[in-house]
Amino acid sequence: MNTKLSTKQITKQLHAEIEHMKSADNKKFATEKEIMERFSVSRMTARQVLDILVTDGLLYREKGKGVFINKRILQQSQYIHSFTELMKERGLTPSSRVLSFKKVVPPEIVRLTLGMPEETRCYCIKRLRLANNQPVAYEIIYTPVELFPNLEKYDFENDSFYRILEQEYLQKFSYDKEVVSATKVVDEIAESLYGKKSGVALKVVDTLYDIEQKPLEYTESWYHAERYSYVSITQKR
Amino acid sequence: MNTKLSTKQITKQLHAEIEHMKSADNKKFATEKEIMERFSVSRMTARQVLDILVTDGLLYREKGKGVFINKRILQQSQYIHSFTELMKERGLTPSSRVLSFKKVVPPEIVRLTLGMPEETRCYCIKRLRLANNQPVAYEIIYTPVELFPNLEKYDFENDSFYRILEQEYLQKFSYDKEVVSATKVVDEIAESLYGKKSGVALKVVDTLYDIEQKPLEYTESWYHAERYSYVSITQKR
DNA sequence: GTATAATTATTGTATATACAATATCAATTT
DNA sequence: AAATTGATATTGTATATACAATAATTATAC
Repeated sequence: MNTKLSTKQITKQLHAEIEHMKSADNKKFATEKEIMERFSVSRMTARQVLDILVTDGLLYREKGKGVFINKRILQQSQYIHSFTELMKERGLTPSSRVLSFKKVVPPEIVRLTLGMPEETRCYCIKRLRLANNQPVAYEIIYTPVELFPNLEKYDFENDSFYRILEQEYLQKFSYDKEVVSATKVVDEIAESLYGKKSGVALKVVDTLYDIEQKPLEYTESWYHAERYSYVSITQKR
Repeated sequence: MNTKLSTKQITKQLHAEIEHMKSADNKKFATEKEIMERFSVSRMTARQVLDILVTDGLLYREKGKGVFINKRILQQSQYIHSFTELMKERGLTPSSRVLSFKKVVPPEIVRLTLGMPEETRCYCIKRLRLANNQPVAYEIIYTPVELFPNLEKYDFENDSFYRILEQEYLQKFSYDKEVVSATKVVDEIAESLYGKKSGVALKVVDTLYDIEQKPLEYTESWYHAERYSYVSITQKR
């Protein structure tokens, strides 16, 4: 079989190839012509593939010169916001402990953010997240029962919440908003993270939206100040 | 004169139009055909314009339907990382106080991050950043003297560091990496932010790179925990 | 009236072509 | 030897065309 590859397939393949070229920092990657010939596609298709890889931050173009690898950026994938994948990327073994799993009437800030009518209920999942068996984050997920019915049948100890939404409920995402701040923690959270009555944590409030800008979930996380830092890479067009 | 607009000019114009359509949340924006006819361009050019606006998060496409406005995302521009602009966006009046401006041999972490040879010097600028005259951040900028000679002639009280690099030194940026964590602060920093001997702050370490991935500057900032939070919006393709 | 089919509008993907702008290198001229 | 010119490679911009995939609307059949 010699079925021709689609733009997406070519992009995926080249993406993987770049990821594996670990020591190829700032090296010339390819020319549009090479991509055209290698995959037997037109120049516009080759350009489209390269454009995606440029937008993703893997490559950069220089007029009259060629397309080059943006190696440093690979140290941190830009699109990962799942705890599991982040920890793996940092070479740690992630795990989770479900502290509680309930249906509740949410706090007002959550209800308003998620655009829920009064008195409607949402799932409230509390998890302790660990890396190499050390506590790294205390997390509370809120998501409307109506949106994801029967969520209780999934295993939140060993599964990713994002994966469940994406693959089990076929939910598509559009964007993700995170608000990061420094706070004091007490009681249960301080106890879980530090084993004492109070401490300082990095708080991340995450809201995930679908393609029609409807909020899907609201998650509050408190990260261990010494064991976690939040990394963000912004492309400057 | 009826000179035809370029892709960039059309994009800029539509960008401004979308920004001004404040209450147009989730409304249909345009079809490719309309853009073609309105600006007398080919479909591919119209698509390219819309693609940029989609990548910027202002619009989203739906196959068979059209192109729609992504309104909520406008509440927070994604590409702004300048303190001045961020504060303005939040409706506050920003100002700065230069605490010191020296040439120094940098700490090792800075030297290594900036790829500087041993014993070479860099500028070290300490600023207190305020919003409505209240201290919001204590900031230390490090940048090699070699890269931006005569930096001392600029006014860091009333001018933006980014603007100076961009417009005075014609420096182009590629990307920006920020590492955010929660820390305790003492001495001068605690005193400047909270007026007391110790406190908790949101620490942001920023590294800016040029198009060849060369690091240009290293900035450490400690933000007032109650007066600032870091917001990040990530598009999920 | 309701279900089915056809039509139309719209975005998605792909090809072919042309010329402009920039960078590099070789050939030519001074 | 140095400067200029020209050729070549490469990305940037723009047009024209074709057909596929999806969504909404309209027309038709029952």
